[in-house]
Amino acid sequence: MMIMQKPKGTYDVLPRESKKWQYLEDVFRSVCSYYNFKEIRTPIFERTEIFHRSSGEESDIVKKETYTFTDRGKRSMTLRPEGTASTVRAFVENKLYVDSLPQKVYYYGPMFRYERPQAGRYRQFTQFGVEAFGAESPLLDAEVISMAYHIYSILGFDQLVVKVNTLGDQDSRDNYRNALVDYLTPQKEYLCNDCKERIDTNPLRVLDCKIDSFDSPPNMSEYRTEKAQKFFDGMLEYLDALGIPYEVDETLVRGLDYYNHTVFELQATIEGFGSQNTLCGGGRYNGLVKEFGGPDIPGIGFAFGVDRTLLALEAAGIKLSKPEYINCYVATFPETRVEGARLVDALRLSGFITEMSHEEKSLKAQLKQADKMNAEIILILGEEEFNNEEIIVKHQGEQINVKLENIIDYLDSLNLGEINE
RNA sequence: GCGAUUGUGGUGAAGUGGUUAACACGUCGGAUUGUGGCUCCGAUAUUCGAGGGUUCGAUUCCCUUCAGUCGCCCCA
Repeated sequence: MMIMQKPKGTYDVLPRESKKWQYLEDVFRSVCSYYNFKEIRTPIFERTEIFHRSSGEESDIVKKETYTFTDRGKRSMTLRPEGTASTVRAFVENKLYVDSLPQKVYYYGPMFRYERPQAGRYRQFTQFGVEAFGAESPLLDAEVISMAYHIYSILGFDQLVVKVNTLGDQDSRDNYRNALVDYLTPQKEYLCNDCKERIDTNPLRVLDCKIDSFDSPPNMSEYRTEKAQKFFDGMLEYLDALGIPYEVDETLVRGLDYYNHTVFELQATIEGFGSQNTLCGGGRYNGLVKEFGGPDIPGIGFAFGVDRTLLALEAAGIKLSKPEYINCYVATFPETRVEGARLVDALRLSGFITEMSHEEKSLKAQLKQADKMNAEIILILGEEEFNNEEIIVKHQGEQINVKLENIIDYLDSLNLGEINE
């Protein structure tokens, strides 16, 4: 086996593509600043219980997808599979709730899930996410959805659909859960083994089962409390007002236990795009902060798949990165290499992206290299010119001699870089 | 966890049970002394993912393994 290879399901972001990542990250950060979300950075691993408690012992993430290890102090640690649990933990631990609410934060970084890799799914992947604590208002739900939606608008991507649903409040869920258990119990013996367990642990997920199917399971919306319905309707009203196109999808339930009320996903609708088309998913998690030992403060957030978004943008033919280029290439001769190195350094400190050859080559080879690098201007430091304290400047096919002492001012006057921005 | 499929140089790829593994791109160098593109010339795989087996002989056949890709499940 070849040892020098990356772990399964990971990827390298190579120099030729890192600009795209930086650009996306810039868009996230600027949108966050408009919506007044502040960054929070938490560890990429936590005590295992943090994730088990929040996501639910029976969730797929906890049951088969976590990267869990025992550290040297015999503590069970887990690489974070998602961002909300760590954020809530930090929110509670640092008592951020004593400040005025709502508190709005965002995070950006790697997440880890042990899965079979495929298009748009990796074991280490990157998420950008936001969490807003402390306002139980449908306006906040709409604001968060709008935020996710607008990121795509800014990127110029419109081949997506916003799906929304509500799981209702605790009473709605309890009502529905009871109805579901009553419905399922009589037919328990016909269910698959997983579902037999799920009736006790998490009956909602029985409906998700792809093995068992049901004729007429209870309808979630009938068990929704009036209050929960009103909250959902209010949220939709705001979405309408904000001009966010959406579809209500009653089957949208999502995999984590902590959600209630609003849940939503943004899905890519590009034809032929892989099956991993959920670009962004989120929802409300009232009660989670309390469960982590904080006050009973509501929360809502979303997680945004950065790698998937990059794939979607590529599939849609949207170009994020501009061609690579440099401002100046300094060509030298053996006699002027030392002076050339000093000049290169001076140009760099003046803000010009500058290169020279690191080994002695013919002038022709240096000019070719300058072309490869898309140099905007080429400076040739010839021996004769140097003796006259001058340098040759080639710019857009023209060539003139400039006094060395004036070179920075001259380059400033050319406004280099502007055509590339 | 299950299923399908693939694995030849930096990249895209052709190929065959048996002397030197096409071709294209890329990269580098050169085409008379210090001028870029194009063109032309030259250099770029002791080796066909790894390990084992069959065979006189395997990159080509078989097994195992690793990795990639795609799908199921689930999700970002």
